[in-house]
Amino acid sequence: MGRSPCCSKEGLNRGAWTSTEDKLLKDYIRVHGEGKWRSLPPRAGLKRCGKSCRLRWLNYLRPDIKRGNITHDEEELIIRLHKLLGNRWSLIAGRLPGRTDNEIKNYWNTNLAKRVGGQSSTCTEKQLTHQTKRRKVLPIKAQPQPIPDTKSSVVVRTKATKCTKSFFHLQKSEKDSYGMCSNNYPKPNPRPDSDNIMTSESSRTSLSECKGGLWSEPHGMVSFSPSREGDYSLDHFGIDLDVGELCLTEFLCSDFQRLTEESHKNNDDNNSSFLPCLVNQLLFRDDQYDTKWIEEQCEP
DNA sequence: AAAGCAGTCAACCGCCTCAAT
DNA sequence: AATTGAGGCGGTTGACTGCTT
Repeated sequence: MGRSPCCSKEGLNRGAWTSTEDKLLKDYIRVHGEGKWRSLPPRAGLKRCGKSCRLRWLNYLRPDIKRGNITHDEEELIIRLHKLLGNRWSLIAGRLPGRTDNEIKNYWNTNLAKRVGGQSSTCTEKQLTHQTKRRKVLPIKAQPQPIPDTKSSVVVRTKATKCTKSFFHLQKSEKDSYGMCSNNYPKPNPRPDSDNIMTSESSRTSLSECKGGLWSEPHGMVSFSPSREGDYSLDHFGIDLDVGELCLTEFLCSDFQRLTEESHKNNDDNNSSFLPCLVNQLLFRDDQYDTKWIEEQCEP
């Protein structure tokens, strides 16, 4: 049992769009704007399903669509974001201006999924068999780079409305870890012994002792502040994401550029934008921070 | 030259979410 | 609180193109 079709399919055109149809759609949206997709086709004189019109506009006709090959930088970003978000193509596309979710999804399935190997849940068994059979030398501009161990990475399902806690693992020295913080931060305390490494169940109880606070600031940013000196020296630390209305999706969709600038400006020991800086590093900078999402707790 | 294979990507399908009623 | 419908999303399909044999 599914929902009834969004519109009657009788008498509607299907398949590839013609230039005439494209023009009709563009002209209509230019005058009336986007939205009201279901009522758009008859108004625009199109014999198409409203959903089809929406898709055509979003994936092809929008003026801000970026054409051309995915660049190496974009590819790197897609890989990072996919590691973090999974098959949340629209979210990934949201971080790549001018690219559509459909385009990124296609690019992933035709290029990147092969390299990542079995990570993509998009591929069905049939598809994987198909792809394996059809595989030949990769037409990659740059040499395929080894993808970080993804089995140890847990995809963040941002669909969850309330993501309460996430655990990071920093494979960094104390010095480097300290370096990620605000310049004025005090030197971290000695690294705790391995018994303090927080993993799985036991870590939850110790969270409150070693984490700082994460909160949404008035300007919509998110900040992390250590609750005490030396917290950054932990190999693992947890971040409490249970911050009221704020959810991880909002955080990931926030303005990372601003966040980074803010964290650089901030010289206050008690109020560093540490977490945005960290996430920015994870998503946009380099590979030096090999971070795992060890665990997340999401309320259903 | 032609047939078959491999790869790409636009478009469709069906389910989900959420706001309006 | 329950229902409905529009919009949105991810998975999948199939037409098309280019390459290989």
